[in-house]
Amino acid sequence: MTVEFKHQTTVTLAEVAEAAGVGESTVSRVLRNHGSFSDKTRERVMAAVERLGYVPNRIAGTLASNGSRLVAFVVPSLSNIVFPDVLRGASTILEENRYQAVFSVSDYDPHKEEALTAAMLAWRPAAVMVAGYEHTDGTIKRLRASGCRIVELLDVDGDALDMAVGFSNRAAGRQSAAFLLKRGYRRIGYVGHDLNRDTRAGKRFSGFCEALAAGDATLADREILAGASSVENGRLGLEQLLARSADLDAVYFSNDDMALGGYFHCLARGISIPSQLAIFGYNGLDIGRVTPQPLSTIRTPRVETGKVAAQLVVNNSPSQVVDLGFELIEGATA
Amino acid sequence: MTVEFKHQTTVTLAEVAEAAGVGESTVSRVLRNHGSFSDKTRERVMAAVERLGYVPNRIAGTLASNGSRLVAFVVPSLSNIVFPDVLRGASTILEENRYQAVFSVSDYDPHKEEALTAAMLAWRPAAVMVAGYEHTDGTIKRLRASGCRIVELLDVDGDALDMAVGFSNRAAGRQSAAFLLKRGYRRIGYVGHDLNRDTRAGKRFSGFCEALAAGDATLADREILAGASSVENGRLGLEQLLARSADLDAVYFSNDDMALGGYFHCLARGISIPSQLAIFGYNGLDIGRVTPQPLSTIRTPRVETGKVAAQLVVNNSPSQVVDLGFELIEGATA
DNA sequence: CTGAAAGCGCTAACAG
DNA sequence: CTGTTAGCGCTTTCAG
Repeated sequence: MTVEFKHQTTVTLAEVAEAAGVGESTVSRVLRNHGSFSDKTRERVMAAVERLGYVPNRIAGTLASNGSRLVAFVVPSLSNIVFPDVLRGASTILEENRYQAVFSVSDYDPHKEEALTAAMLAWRPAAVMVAGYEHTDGTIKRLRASGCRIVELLDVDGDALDMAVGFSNRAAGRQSAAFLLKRGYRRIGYVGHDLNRDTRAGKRFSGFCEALAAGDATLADREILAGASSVENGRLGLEQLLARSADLDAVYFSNDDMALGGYFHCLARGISIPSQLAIFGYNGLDIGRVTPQPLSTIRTPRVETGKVAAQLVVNNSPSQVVDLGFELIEGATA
Repeated sequence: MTVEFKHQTTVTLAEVAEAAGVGESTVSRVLRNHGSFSDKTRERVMAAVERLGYVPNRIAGTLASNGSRLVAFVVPSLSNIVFPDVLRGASTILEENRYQAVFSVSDYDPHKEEALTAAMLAWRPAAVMVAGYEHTDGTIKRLRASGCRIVELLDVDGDALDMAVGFSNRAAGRQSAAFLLKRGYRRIGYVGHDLNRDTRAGKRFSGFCEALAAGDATLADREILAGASSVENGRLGLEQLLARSADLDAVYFSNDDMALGGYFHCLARGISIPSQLAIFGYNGLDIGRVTPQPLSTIRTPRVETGKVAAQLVVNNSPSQVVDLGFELIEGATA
């Protein structure tokens, strides 16, 4: 099939106006259902729109009205289900309100985040959604200067630039440690991924250590893997950790992907869970509920975070921090 | 913290021009690095840009130049990692080329896809990316009329509207059946999710049955679950299937999420794999490589699909279909 | 209830 | 190499 792809002449509002025998502003009013016009006018306009196959140009509309309905997301990763969940939640709300979601991926790199944020701002979005509170000065400066709404997602441990929606990672870490201590575990290890980049995982880890200390315990050993979290790294990490510290009775993982890897390692090696080794994760992924033993973890409201964040933007709400909390899932692996 | 959020006065290109003591078009040329200008002019412009904190307005630029760098994605789902993988692949290429990705989620609903596509078109994107070939007449009509590039993703079994990037789902289904037959399985069942909505899964299934027939075999039984694919549905589906047909020696799943559920069911029930029951999936998710027994499946190039699709758009390539193929992973579950 | 006219901020000829 | 001048397609006063 060969098709011509030079920009084909598109129908404009002016042509609709002419075809309907009314003024341009009338067409505009009818289409946006704003201002007043007679039923008869309305019908004539809609007929012309239909007949000509008119598609309004939102680029032009945005420029003229100086108010965009684009919402920009700069997410650190799309490699696990966490941010897709947030996007999915947000998109349901945005779509209902004729907003459009725009995104880019920073790979957990703060400088890339700055560059992408700057690029996003050129589209004059109504709001920019970013992950967490840790940003370069440049990102913060640009965001502030832009005058658009800012929502920081999935964290509430810090000072919001404008709005924030999420939960406390530090508290999640603390609660995880408290749970393990209550269960009687004492030789506790940690398997995590790059904490400098994923600062929320870092906060969970420090909350975890904090609560251990409060319970007169300390972390027995830890294994930090370079790079992103993954099931594979979790499995590898646990293997390496146990090679050094065979006597651990529980391991806290930086998230469920990592924890599943650890779980698989135990299954493969015949390490019985939780009697020989307990496993605890973070996120509450669906898959963790269906493993032979449900994963002990903390469930986070990711889809809800997206929804609430989007709703705040749509409503043009005042600056605020919304703590959605989380839920500890006892599971069967700890 | 209280901040004012009324639209703050933004710096415009005209102000930069004035501050730099040059004409507007000169600033425009320098900023886009297009056309000619002296080094001295360039420096003065950049200094003014820096001093005023100028952020170009791409909305205005797009309107003036009649050529947008928005790329629209209408994806059926963000609930598993498949489409996030595609988006991630595409976004790397798009970001390198100053394009912006825009998305919405159709929930595998063709009518929602039509509505979302129509809404997208109002932003005058350079291209629209949709999943597969099955669309309503309305979607096709609008897409065609828009004159923008169209890329159909993750399938090559059909006639492309313009461009398509993916692989043959039908061939994947056939190859899966051939593999199971070659391995000697004969009492083969199927566990799948809603095939009317996920037409690519439907094509795999029909390819699978086709190859069974070619090998003088037939499907022994099937269990189709309503709703989306999930690990939970996979586990449930296998349980129900085995309740009816305990004598199956292999089960083909609609994708890896479903297959993992089946795998977990077997682990939980002490059904030994693959001697008692073989399991075969589709997608080649990373997690399937790390389970105690690696999952037998077909690996699809999802990230690559996104990259190639984006590159075709960036290059404004002629209409074409790119078949990226797939790879059968023998694994250890079949 | 409706139309005319003035932009929104930028790019793209077109002269110089 | 650079400035001037028209728009891009729409929204928004402001009169009628």
